[in-house]
Amino acid sequence: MLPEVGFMSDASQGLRDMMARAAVEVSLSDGEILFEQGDIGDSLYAVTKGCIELSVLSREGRKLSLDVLRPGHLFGEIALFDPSTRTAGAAAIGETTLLRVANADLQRELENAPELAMDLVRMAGQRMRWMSKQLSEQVFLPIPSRLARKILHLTAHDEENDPKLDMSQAELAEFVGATREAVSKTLSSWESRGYLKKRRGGMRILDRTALQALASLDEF
Amino acid sequence: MLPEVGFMSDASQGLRDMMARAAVEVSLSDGEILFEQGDIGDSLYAVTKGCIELSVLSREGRKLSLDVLRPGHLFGEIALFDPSTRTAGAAAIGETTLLRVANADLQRELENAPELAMDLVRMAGQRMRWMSKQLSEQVFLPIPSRLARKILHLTAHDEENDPKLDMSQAELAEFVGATREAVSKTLSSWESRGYLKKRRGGMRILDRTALQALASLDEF
DNA sequence: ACCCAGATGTGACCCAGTTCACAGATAAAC
DNA sequence: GTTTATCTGTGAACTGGGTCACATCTGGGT
Repeated sequence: MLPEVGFMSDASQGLRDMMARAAVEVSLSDGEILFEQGDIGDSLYAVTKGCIELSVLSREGRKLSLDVLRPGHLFGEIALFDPSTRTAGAAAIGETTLLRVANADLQRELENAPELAMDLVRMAGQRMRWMSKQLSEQVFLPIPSRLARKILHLTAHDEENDPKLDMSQAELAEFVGATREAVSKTLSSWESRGYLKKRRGGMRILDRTALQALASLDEF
Repeated sequence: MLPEVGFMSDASQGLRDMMARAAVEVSLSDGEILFEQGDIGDSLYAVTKGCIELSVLSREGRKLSLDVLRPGHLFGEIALFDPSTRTAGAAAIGETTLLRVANADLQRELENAPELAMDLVRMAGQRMRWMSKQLSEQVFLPIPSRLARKILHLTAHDEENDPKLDMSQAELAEFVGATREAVSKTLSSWESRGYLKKRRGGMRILDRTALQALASLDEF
């Protein structure tokens, strides 16, 4: 329940304080589902420990993972102002804890500090930009580029020393909207070119620059 | 500059009043570009006459049209709070006029009526939901379903009497993210089944129900 | 050690959709 | 009426990626 998690640039000090005051802590164990796509939602969350995976899915059960949120990230801003069905599902990866602020509580806070609304909208705007980028990538880029981008994105947090990604090829496939087989074949070809080293359940990135080149084959 | 355009459910009375007060009128001729993807934007717009087409495009020039906005629709809400590069381009279809409110002016209005921020965020939320729906449709649905959906969406405004769509197959293709040829072939097959009647530069919808069935072949 | 489940590698085959290449059709312009 | 530009129709060839069907590998349990 400590406010001193390193909230990223997407939250102002005021917002941080507010969270510290109004939030309730929630704990999830690995794989536990926080909410599903289509649920009615009215709360804002912040990750304090562990990871949250956001994903959308089709009726047939096919899943497209959108992002993995790490400590410091906020999510669910939209539903706060416009409580309605959630556009994505959220599930924990590993033991994770969250801060949660319900709509009603936030409304109260906002009466004292209306400028916080601006912060929230700015964040919503960023999320929106990000979402529309996902859309055009999905439409315009071929699988190898999408894969390279996702790998870079998912390893962006420990860019420097010996970056690695711990995620099975099957999971990775859900992120790029492809099959496990396609991912496997692509990774193999990259490994043979020395861009990365595969491992069971993950990989080590050896040549970030090469991946960046692949990612922007069509710098969309 | 009249406020009495039938703003849709996405704008409250207060918001409407504000627009009437703070907005400036803008006129565009057919095909004129209001802004392009990547421009820095800081204004909110409302369509009062004509149509605005929103689209994103890839470096290679491929275009994906997102929506056509008619009188009463608002757009550009995001950039208002978070002035930054626009995520889509906007161009006029036919002679069109808009109301425009710049960031700075809106900020001033909001100081007097902070509850308007809520309205704007709610609208941003709706746009966000819509966007994420587009994303999953693009990913999960095959071309025929996407095409049926777009046709229904684009003709939703005059649903009742003799619905028709005036748009070349090439344009339509940009909406569904497919080639002109694919659209042509699909439409031909539908015409032979009596769902619609093609014309140069458009079509008449004969059997909306049949299209609805096709649209939800995978009720995503 | 042994077994089993989940993670991977790889090939054969298939198919929706694209690309390419023309052949009408219409409409507006001269 | 002719011309010219823009739509439209349609087939043939190609292809990225999906589907299927296995063969391996690896790491835990017991």
